[in-house]
Amino acid sequence: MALMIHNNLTNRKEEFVPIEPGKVKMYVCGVTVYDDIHMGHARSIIVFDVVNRYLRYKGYDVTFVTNFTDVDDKIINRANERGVKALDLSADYIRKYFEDVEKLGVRRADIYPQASTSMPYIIDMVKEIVDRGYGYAARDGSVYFRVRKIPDYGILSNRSIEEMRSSGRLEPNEDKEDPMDFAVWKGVKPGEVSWESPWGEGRPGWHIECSAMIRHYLGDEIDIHGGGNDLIFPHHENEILQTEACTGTHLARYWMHNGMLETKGSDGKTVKMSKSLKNFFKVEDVARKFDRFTIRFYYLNTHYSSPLAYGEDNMLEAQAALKRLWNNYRDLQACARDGPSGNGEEAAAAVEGARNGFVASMDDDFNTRAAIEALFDLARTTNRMLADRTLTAEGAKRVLGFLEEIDAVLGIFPEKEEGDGAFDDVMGILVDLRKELRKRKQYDLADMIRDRLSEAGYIIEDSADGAKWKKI
RNA sequence: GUCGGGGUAACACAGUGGCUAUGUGGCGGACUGCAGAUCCGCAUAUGGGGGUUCGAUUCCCUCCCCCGACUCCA
Repeated sequence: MALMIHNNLTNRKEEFVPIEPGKVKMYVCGVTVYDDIHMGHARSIIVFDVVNRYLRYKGYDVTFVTNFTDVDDKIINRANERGVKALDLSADYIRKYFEDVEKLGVRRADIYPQASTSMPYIIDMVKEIVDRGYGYAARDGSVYFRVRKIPDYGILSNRSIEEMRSSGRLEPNEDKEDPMDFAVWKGVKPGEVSWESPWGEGRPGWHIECSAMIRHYLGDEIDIHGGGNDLIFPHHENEILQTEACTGTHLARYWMHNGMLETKGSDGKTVKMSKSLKNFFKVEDVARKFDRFTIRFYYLNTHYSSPLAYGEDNMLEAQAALKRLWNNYRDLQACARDGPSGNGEEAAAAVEGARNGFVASMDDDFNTRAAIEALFDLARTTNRMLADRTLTAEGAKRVLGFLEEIDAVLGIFPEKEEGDGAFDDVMGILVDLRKELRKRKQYDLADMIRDRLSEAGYIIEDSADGAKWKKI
């Protein structure tokens, strides 16, 4: 099956064909590290984590790069407010980022470049832009990009220069040849971190770091470039210009953008979650209430490109839905341990159907929502088999094997635990003991054992033909 | 204003030119000493108006509403 990706460059769903067969170079815009990450960032991080994981599931050799913007106005301002060095502040938030991302069950990217440590590549690229006539130095030591020199301007966001001029939002700037031009290098101002450059002391413009890092770490042209859809303009548009000025390529073959996370305001309307509106939920706070599996499930239960309104009710609903999958998972584990023996063939069709559903959905522009539906179908089917007692231990193992296989992509099932034969034997004795007590109608004792085990983290579920136990 | 994305049952959220998804919640059954889990069944839907079609929720046009981008932003 072919993987299809909705490419924002063409606004069409296209078959994914990597530049180099079997290999994928992917870059996703990371965060500006001047504060803790919030649930909106978490969405982007988890979405592209799953893209990364699915590409690997498909057998691609993926190089995944995501950056930290650690040189920026907001960082400098906040550092000055707090009386600390800008790079110390950003270093703290980078450390915090990894702590938070840990709570989201995210697989690490291969490389996490930072603007501050990529300065040689950035300066080289600015130099090349100037040398090729696409950039010019202004009196204040800044370097601006000649937007009009690249006819492709607007290719990603479907804008024309004329439209933008007529929007009337451009402020004239005497240093610029054209008000549309943007800074690739900013001359230093008092109280700012800066680096030496051919244009004097200064620091990079916002867009240049991504172009430079991509070029240095991944090459002139990459397969997938991702980020939030709020970055399409101007950030990604300008990245394209900068790279095109140097290499003549479009920078990336496929552009993917996740939808914004929103919250419901007091007026009932939804609004984008953002730091400036102060309507965000920090990852660390949400992670105190909900585990990584629930948070991931919540995001993956919607297509990545759709807008999504966050609310605690929605998280609770995700928790309830995921519990259904987990109950089934635990029951399968119990069956794999204590179920009847056989060859496991009875589970083959269900597993095959689920795998086909999963792969077909994920191949269709990473439709995790539809993929999850395949999992619910599988759960219903296997629950029925468990109730019928037609599922054997071997069959249950097959299903579990499949779930572990696809969980390498989704990351929504609990970590696999090593079985302990001796412990299982002891639990078996307790289950038998309760069976005998129940037969003698000594329910108070039977219930006491059940309650105590429950307190200890083990659930016993009685049914007509015996009991089963599982860890919570 | 320009560009992009949406409007689906109580809620959340998918897919599809005819077979009507999935989950949460609700209702009714089954199972059951109780608890829990599970199974079976039921109900409620495709923003408004046109058009194409034998047939549209799905395609086209138009209108309305919502969100985002155009300023830092995942």
